[in-house]
Amino acid sequence: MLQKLSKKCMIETHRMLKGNLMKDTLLDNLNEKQLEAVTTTEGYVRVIAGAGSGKTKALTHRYAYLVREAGISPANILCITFTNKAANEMKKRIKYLLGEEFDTSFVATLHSYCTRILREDIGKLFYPESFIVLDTADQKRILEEVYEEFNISMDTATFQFMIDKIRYYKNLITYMDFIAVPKEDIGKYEAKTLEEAIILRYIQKQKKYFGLDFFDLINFVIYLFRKHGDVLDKWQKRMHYVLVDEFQDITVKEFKLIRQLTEINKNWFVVGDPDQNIYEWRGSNMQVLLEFDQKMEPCKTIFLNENYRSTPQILNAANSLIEKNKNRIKKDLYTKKEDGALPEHFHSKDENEEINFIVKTIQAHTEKGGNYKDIAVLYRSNFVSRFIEQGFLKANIPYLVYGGVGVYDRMEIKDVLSYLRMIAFGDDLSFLRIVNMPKRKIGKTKLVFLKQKSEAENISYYEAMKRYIHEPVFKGCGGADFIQVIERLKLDAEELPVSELLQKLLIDSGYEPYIRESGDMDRLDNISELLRSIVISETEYGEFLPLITFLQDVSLNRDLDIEDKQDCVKIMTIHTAKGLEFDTVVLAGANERTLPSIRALEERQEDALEEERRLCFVAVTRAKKKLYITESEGFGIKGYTKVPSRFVFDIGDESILRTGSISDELKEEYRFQVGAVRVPGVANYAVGSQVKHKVFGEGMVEEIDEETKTYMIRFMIGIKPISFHYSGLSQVF
DNA sequence: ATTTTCGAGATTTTT
DNA sequence: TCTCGAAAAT
Repeated sequence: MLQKLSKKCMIETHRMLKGNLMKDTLLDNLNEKQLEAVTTTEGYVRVIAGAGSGKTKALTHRYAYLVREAGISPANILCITFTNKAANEMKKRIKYLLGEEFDTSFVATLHSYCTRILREDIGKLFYPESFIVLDTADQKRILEEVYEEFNISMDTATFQFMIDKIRYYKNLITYMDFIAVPKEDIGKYEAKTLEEAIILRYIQKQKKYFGLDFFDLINFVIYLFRKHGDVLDKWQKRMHYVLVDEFQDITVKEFKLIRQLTEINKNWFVVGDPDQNIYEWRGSNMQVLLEFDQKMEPCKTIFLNENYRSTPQILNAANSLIEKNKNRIKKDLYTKKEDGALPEHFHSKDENEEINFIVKTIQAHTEKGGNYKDIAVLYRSNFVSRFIEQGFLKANIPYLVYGGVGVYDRMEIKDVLSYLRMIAFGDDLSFLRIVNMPKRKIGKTKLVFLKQKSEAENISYYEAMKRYIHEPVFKGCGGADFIQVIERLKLDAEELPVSELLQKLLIDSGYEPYIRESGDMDRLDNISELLRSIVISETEYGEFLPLITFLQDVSLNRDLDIEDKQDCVKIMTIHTAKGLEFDTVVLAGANERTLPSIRALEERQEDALEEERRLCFVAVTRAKKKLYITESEGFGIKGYTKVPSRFVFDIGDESILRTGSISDELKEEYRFQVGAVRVPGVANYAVGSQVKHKVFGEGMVEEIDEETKTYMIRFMIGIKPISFHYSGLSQVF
C-alpha cells in the first residue's frame, strides 16, 4: 500500500517536473473567454469583467502562462496590482501555479515599483539619497505645522482640501523643477498667493524630513525619466509585458507612466470593472479603461460576465442596485450557481439592536458548526468598526480588523517604527512622536524651546536638543538619556539586522517596560507580531536588509499577512474588502450620511453619489452565499436622526427580505414593511433564524433542505418540516 | 511652572 | 482611535 502510494507520488512529481500538471492547472480551469485572454500574448488586451467573474484569476494565469509556457523572465514582466493585499494574494496563487520557490517579488503595486526605481537613481535629482515614504498621518502632521506657522486652524475638511491642492500643484512640472533643486536654493521661489505659500512651505518641510509622499513617488519617477534618458532607457528595455489589475482605478498620470515604461515592447493586458471604480476621490479615472481601445490600437476586448462567486439571489440584488447608476455601461452579470437565501435587510431602532442582530447571526452560524472566518463585516467608515468591536468583545466573538486602523496604525507599532526612523533619519516627525514615549518629562515648554532653536539655526529638533541639552530648561528631564540611547543605537544600526536592532531598542529606550507596566498585553503581542514579520522579510530579502530599505517598504506595504488559520470574523471597510470574497457578508451601518457618506451628499453631485452606489455594489458582491445589510435609527453624525440608506431601497423589494423592527414615524415616511416580501421557492430564513409559526408558535430553523424546499424547524412540540411556500412564518427578534 | 492624567467628543474611503 | 482641554500631580 505504502509502496503503491510512493510510486504514485513519484509519477506525480515526474509529471510536475515535465510541466504537464502545471499546464493542466494553468489552463484547464478556465472558461473559453478566460482562456482566450490568458493565451493572447501579443498586443493590447483589455478584459472588462464583472464582479466575481475571475478577472484576477485570468491575470494570474496569464502571468504564469507567460513565465511557464512562453519562457519570459519575471523580471521582464511589469505586474501591477492596486493594493499590497492583492499583490500578496496574487503571489500565493502564482506560487501555487509555478512552485513555492518561484520569485514573485516582481508582482507589486505601482508605488512599490516607483520606490524601487527611485532607490536606484534618486541621487540624480538633488534630493537626499535616502528617503522615507510619508503616509497620510505624516502629511497631516506636516500640514498642521505649516498651518500653525500661518496661524490658521486646520480641520479635516481643510486637510482634505489642501491634500487635493497639493496633488494639483504636484501635477505641475514646475513643482518638480522647484523640489529637485539643491536645498539651499529653495528660498528664491516666491509664492504669489497664500495657498501657494502654504504649499511651498509644505514642500520645504517634507524635504527637510527626507520625505516623499505618495504623489511624489509617481511624480519623481516621471521627472527622473524626463531629465535622465538613460534611466528611462534602462527600465524601458526591461519591461516586455505589462499586466494591470483593477485598471478602472488608475489615474491618468499613472497610465502615462506605465505607457512610458512599455514604449518599446507594447504588450498590455489590463483587467477592470467600471462598476467597481471606487477611487475617483483619489484621482482615478475610469475613462482610461473605457477609452483604452481607442488609445491603444489595435486592442482586443474580452468581456467576462459569468459570475462564479455569488448565488443568483445576491447577484439579483447587486444588479438591481447598480442599474440605478445612470453613468454606466450596461453589463448584467449572470450565474449558474444554485439558488440560495434572499439577502436580508435588517432595520433596527438603535445601534444596540443592530449589533445584537449581527452577534446573534454569527452565533447561530457557529452553533451550527460554521466557522467565524467565513464571515466578514463591512462598513463605509472606520468609526463604525468601534460599535462592532465593542459588541464582539462583549459577546466573546473573535475578530480581526483588516487594513486601515489595523496592525500598522496601532499606536505601539507607530511608536516603534518612529524609533527606527529616528535612528535612521533623525527627522522631526519621528522625534516628536517618541521623545516623550516613555514619559521623559519633555512637554510643551521644552518643545517650544527646541522649535525656536531649530528654526533659528536651521537644524532638526534632535540636533537642537543635543546642542542645548545642558541649558537649564532641560534640568531634571530624561533628555540626556534619550540622546545617549539614540546615539548608541545609531552605531548599532550599521551592524545589526533590523530585527535585532529593534529588540535592543525596545529595552534600551525603556519602551517595552513602559508598555509592560501599562498592563496591555495586546500591545506587546502586536510588537512581537511586527518583529516576526521583520524576521520574515529579512529572510526573504536574502542579503543584509538595510534599515532604510526596510523603512521604505514598511510604509508602503502595511499589510501584515493575516493568515486564514485563525478562526476570526473579519472586519474591514468596503474599500479594503475590494477583490476579496466571503461566504457571508454583513454590510453594517447602511445609513444615509454614512453610506452614502455625508461628504458625498454635501457635494450634491451625481458623480459622487454614483461612486457611493458603486461602493455599496462592491460590498454586496463580496458575498458568496448570504448577505445581510443592517442599519439602525438613532442619533447619527452631528445629531441628525439616522435613516436607512437610499441604496437599500435601490435594491428592489422582490430581491431582498426586509426584517427587523421599525418606528412608526419611519414606517410612515419610508413605506417599507418589515417581513412583507416572500418569494416562494427560496429560503427566506437562514439556519439559526428565530421564527414564529401561526400554529406551532416560536421556533428555530435547524436545517434547510433546498431539494424539497423545506425547513426543519424546532418548536416547543418538536421538529417539524415546514415548506418554503408556507406564508404563516415570520421572523422573531 | 510644567507635565501628566483623565474624560469628553468627533470621525470617509487608501497608495 | 485620536485630539483637546481642564484638573491633578510633580
